[in-house]
Amino acid sequence: MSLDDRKARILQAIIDDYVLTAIPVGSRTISRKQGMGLSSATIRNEMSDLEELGYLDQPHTSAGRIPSWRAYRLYVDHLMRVAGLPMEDQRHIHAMFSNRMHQMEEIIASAANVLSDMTDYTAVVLAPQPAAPTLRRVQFVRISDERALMVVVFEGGFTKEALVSVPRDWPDDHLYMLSTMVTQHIEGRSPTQLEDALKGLSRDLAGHKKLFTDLMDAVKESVSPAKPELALGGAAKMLRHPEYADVEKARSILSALETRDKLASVLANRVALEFSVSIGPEIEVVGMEDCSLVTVSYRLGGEQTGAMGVIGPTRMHYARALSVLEGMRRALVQIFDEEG
Amino acid sequence: MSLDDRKARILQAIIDDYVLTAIPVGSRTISRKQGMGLSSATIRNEMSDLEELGYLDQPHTSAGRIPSWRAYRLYVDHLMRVAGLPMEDQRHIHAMFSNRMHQMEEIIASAANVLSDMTDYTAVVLAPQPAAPTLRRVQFVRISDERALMVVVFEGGFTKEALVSVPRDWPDDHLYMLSTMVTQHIEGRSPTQLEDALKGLSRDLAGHKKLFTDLMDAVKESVSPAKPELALGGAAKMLRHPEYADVEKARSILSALETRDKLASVLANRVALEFSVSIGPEIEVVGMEDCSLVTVSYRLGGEQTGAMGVIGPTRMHYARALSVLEGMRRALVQIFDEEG
DNA sequence: GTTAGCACTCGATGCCTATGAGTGCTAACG
DNA sequence: CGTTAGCACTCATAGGCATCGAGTGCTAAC
Repeated sequence: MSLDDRKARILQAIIDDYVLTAIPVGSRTISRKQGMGLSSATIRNEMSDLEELGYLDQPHTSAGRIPSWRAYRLYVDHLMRVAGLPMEDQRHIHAMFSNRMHQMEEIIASAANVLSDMTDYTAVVLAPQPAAPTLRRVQFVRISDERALMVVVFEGGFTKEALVSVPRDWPDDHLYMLSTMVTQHIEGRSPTQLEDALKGLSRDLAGHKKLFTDLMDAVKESVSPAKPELALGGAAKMLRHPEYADVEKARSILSALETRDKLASVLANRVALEFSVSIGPEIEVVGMEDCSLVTVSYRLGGEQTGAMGVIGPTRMHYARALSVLEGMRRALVQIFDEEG
Repeated sequence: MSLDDRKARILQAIIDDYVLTAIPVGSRTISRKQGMGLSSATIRNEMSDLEELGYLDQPHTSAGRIPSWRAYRLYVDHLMRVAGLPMEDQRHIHAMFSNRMHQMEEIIASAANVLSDMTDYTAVVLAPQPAAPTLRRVQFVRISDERALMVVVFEGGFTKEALVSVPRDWPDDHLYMLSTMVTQHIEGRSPTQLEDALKGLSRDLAGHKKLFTDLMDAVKESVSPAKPELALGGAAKMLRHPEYADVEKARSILSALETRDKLASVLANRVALEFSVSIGPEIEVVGMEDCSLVTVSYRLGGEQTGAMGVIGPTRMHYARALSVLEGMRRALVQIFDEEG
């Protein structure tokens, strides 16, 4: 016995219904559907087959059937039609971003909120992580008598910062020269080549051991990948879905959402995939076994790649989630191109 | 009829019990308490009085009594004894901060988590906001052919940044001179005096209208108060308390916690108070009417003040919350003094 | 002023039954 | 042979009802 066309159509109908209502679907419900043209008895037989094939589960004998995670998997892989995002929704996204935003932090927080609003699910956005950047320059900005902000500029124009101690008696011009000197040594290097570059600097700064080691630490630190920025939107929306009516379940999921690091790494794993759908047990986060995660990745300026996703019950409206995510991807790239 | 000593003792006992159990307290429960020495009938009479005075509520006739928010108010104002934080807990706080943290963001996130762990309530920490800062200098760091990062340094050593467009053909030295020039104009001014300062600059930059207006915007922008940084810890812990067993209630509170801006402004209002306790309706946030918020403010380096707090049900362990918050205040100041 | 005693209240708990949505199976049908 | 009508069966759910017991208010005695 295999999944013929009719079985697929019935399965589709069951999924459609269950996604909407969250209550087990009976054979009569399906047979009465427009365009089905089969009696409930026939549907029952087919449903029985679908259950044997592992696509349906039965909570108890006299209830209807609910789709198993395998069914959703089949659905997203073969049955689903992802429509383009309606013009109206696209406008909606852009409207949300209307006032120019400056910090990446603000942008991703906003994106997460918009995603959540439009899908009614919880949304996560991982800020773009630069890929193996090249160093461009270093510049010091004195912020007090003995401390300076070290700004490290990478290819592509993004920056990182660190604080360093500088000699009290150095005039500002001296600091500027130091900037130039350090820049000369590191320019064009990748972080991996940093050790060599700094050796050269060591000679030039022979008279200032302390300053040199300080610098060294700061540069290295700034070059190491930063803690990934993650924005979460609409976490409380999780509680809207009847599957989490049980407070215990809800708590375990919300707790899981709170461990930013774990969540960030899950998203980071999806950065390489243009889009991905992880259903139930496929998400490797404890406490989220009966959720689904739909993600898309995005690439800004050809350099920095990030990912964003939507988290909901396995009974998720996958097609909608994907089209909203796709719309947001476009919007993000566009905003970046405008501003950058 | 007024609140005599015995009534107060009974009220205290009721509060103590209810805080622990979250179930209405009966007269027998109190009368059996160690050191009470009164029969349940007497307690009943007193409880009846306390109810009339507005300190107790009765969910229904045959249930026990629960403290009203007025009772908690009385409790924190007059009955409560705040113990110093046990040595062990203080060590606990410090242990959490063991590895040096660099960004304010990291520190406050960590603080929120520790607070939440130690109190079992939800915690919020507002990053310190500088008070009416004086401008110290401006420096430009070129990040690409036509753009530069403008670093604005304020008295006290904290900084803000903005992106500006700069003429393609200017060499770096030129940018450095520009830094010096702008710095000369704004040094020592407060943000309110900025308009005048920039007028002077306008003359010096007569040949570069575009650059000047750009700069003007950027400086103004950077001087306006930034979006306050807020860290939230243990939001899911809210669901542990039986008062939020109802998912609807839980959702409304978690949604309220998600509106960062509102929460930030509530905390900002508490910055001026060394500590504050807002009970139930006293919190001015929709959706949090039956929560309580306990806050303390903190001051780093005599300049920047922030606030942090703990959010729980009105049936909160106020004394514990206050002592943990107090301990955290000390720890924060100490960490800052060490590092800064 | 305190307390024992007692009738009373009322939510919680548990049990029973009726209900009805839904199933699987069988036999008849085209 | 696939489809369908019919039917007995299952079982979660909801409502009705009696019971229980924690807790109260009141009164009378100490």
